[in-house]
Amino acid sequence: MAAEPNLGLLCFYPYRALEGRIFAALAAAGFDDLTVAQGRVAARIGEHGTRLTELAEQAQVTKQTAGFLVDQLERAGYVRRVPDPTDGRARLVCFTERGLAVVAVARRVEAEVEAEWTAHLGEESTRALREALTRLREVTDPWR
Amino acid sequence: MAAEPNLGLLCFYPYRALEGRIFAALAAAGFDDLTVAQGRVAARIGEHGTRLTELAEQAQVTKQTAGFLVDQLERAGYVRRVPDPTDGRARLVCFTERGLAVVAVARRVEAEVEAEWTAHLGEESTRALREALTRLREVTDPWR
DNA sequence: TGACGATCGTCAGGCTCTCTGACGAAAATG
DNA sequence: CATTTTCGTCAGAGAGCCTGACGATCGTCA
Repeated sequence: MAAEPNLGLLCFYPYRALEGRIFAALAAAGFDDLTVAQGRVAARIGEHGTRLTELAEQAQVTKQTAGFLVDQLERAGYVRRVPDPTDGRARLVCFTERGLAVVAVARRVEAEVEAEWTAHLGEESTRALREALTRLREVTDPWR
Repeated sequence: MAAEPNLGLLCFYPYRALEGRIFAALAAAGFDDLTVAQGRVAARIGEHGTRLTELAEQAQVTKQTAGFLVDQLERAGYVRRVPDPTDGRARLVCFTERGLAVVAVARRVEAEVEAEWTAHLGEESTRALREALTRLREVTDPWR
């Protein structure tokens, strides 16, 4: 519903471009069974594992949906669920070796793309962009 | 697949926030039968109507998906299809009165949100943000 | 003018994603 | 302990999106 680009829509293009680049690279690296929905949940998994409920909240989907996607990731060997030592009800979703390999590829592409963007915008402008977006996150991201 | 926020992910938060605000406002205004997928297609409709194929390309979905969503929008009275006077094969998807009312609400919310963001970031930083994002679009948006 | 490939849009079928609702198990509360 | 909250799952349904195939129309070139 927009003809003239507003700030929100302008934000959308880089995000979509990065996501596209990451999934293209993953497919090229042989990880061609990953879907975008799975990736958005997997992207929230922390170093020491993350609870399903937390993944659902951060990805803004229901627990059921997050559980469904984690099931798929688990079946494909990217993550596993381990009991949470601090809470008998909960389990922590952790990356497997294969999952960490995916993360490594994604990180590499992120760095590549950022380098390209920096080359296009210039160092100073990129720094300002990152700073503005980081501050904007304070009022647009309910999670941290 | 990211722990430390990269530029692409940082772009995602404002976009998601704006989209959420717009749909909340639309629902509050009585337009509660619109879905996000419909909105993403409708957002690409130009002043004088736009072809289905073009909507599909810009929203990055298949023609079939775009046609399915336009069917829904048409049934709900938001758009209509008129013959393209310059091409007998094509039809132009145009907003109806009801559709234009939705656009008006969306525009108002966009302005509100941008004002809030400007208040948070400051005039100068916002201007720099918009300029950087606009230039970034040159390398991240295949469409214009 | 007529034949050919390209483009516009649709139909059919199936898979993925996401939701609402309800539920047992374990933890926190008091 | 009894109650309430939180964690995760099961079941069912619907929306979204895709691939493949198709008829109709356009543009081009012989």
